[in-house]
Amino acid sequence: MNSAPDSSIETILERMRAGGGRITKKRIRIVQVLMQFEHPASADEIRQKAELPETDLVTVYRNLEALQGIGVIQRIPLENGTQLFELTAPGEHYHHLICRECHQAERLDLCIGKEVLGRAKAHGYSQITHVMEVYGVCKDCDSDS
Amino acid sequence: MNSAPDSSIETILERMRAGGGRITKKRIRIVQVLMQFEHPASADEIRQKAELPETDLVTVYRNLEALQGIGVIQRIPLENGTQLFELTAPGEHYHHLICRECHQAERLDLCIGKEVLGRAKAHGYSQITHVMEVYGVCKDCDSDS
DNA sequence: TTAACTAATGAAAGTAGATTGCATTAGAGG
DNA sequence: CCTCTAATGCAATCTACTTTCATTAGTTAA
Repeated sequence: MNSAPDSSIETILERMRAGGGRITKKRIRIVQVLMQFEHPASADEIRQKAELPETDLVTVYRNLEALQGIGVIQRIPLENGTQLFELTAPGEHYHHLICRECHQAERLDLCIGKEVLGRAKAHGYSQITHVMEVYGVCKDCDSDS
Repeated sequence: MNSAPDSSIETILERMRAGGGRITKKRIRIVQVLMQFEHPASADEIRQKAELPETDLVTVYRNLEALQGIGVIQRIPLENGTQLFELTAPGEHYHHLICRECHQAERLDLCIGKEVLGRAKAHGYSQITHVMEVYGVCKDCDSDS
C-alpha cells in the first residue's frame, strides 16, 4: 500500500534530483521552512524564517518555482496582487479563508473542482485549474476596531 | 416593480453625484466603455478603448476605484497578480473562465457564495467576500500550439 | 454670468513584488 | 580531484499600481 507519493522531505528532494536539480543547503532549508509553516506564507516570510545567515529573495522565488514545477507547492494569488505559497499533498490543493486585516490564512475544507471542471470542458477549455479564496475579517481583528 | 437600483449610465452617474462626485467627460466615457465591454477588462484596455484623445491611466484607476466604491464594478484578481474590472448588476457578482494564453475571460454561471458564507461565519469571520476564477486554455489557443 | 470652491485630472516620481542578466559559487558525476 | 553546469547573489529591470502636487474644470451660490 501507500503507492501514492508521500510528501516527506526526502521524497521532495529526490523528485528534484530526478528532474536534474541539485540538493543545496538553501533548497533543503526552504523546503523545511515550508513544511514547518502551518499557514500559507509569502516569499519574504519564507526567506526570514529560513535564516541561513542570509538567503536572497531571488533564491526563494526560484526555489518556489522549482517546487511548484514538481507539484509540491501551490501558489495562492491574493486580492491585492501578491501571492502566498503552501506545501500541498500530492494531487491535492486547498482553499483558504484569509483575514483582510492581519492576512492570516486558514485552510478551508471546501472544493468545487468537479463542477468547475465540467463547466470549463463544456466551454472547450483544456488544462483547467481554479483559484478560490474567501476573504473576511477574523474575530481578533474585528474586535480591535 | 423595478424597485431594485438599475445599472443604466444615468443611475450610475447619479449615484456618484449623490456621494459628492462630479460628472466629468472622462468619467462618463469610462463608464460607457465599461458598459460596452463584454469581457472583464484591464485598466489599460479601458484606457485604450476610451480614446478621448488621451486619458491618463491614473484617471482610469481612480475612476475604477470610485465605481467600486458605489458597488457597480467588481475587481477580478488574476493568477499573475494583475486585475480585471467588470460592471456588475447591483448585488450581483460573477465568476469567469479565463484563457491562460490570450487572457480572454468569459462569464461562468456558477457561484458558491452560500456554502462559502456559511463556512466563513462558522470560523468567526465577518464581511465575507470570495474570489473564484477558473483558468484553462481555450480552443483557439489550444489549436495554435 | 460670473466668482469661488474644490473635486478631478495629468505628469512625474515613487513603491512593492517579482523577474532577469551575469559573474561567482558550489553540488554531483567521472 | 577535476570538470561541468545548476544554483546563488547582486544589481538592474519590469510591471502594475499609487502618491504627490500643480493645474484644470465641474458645481454651487451670488
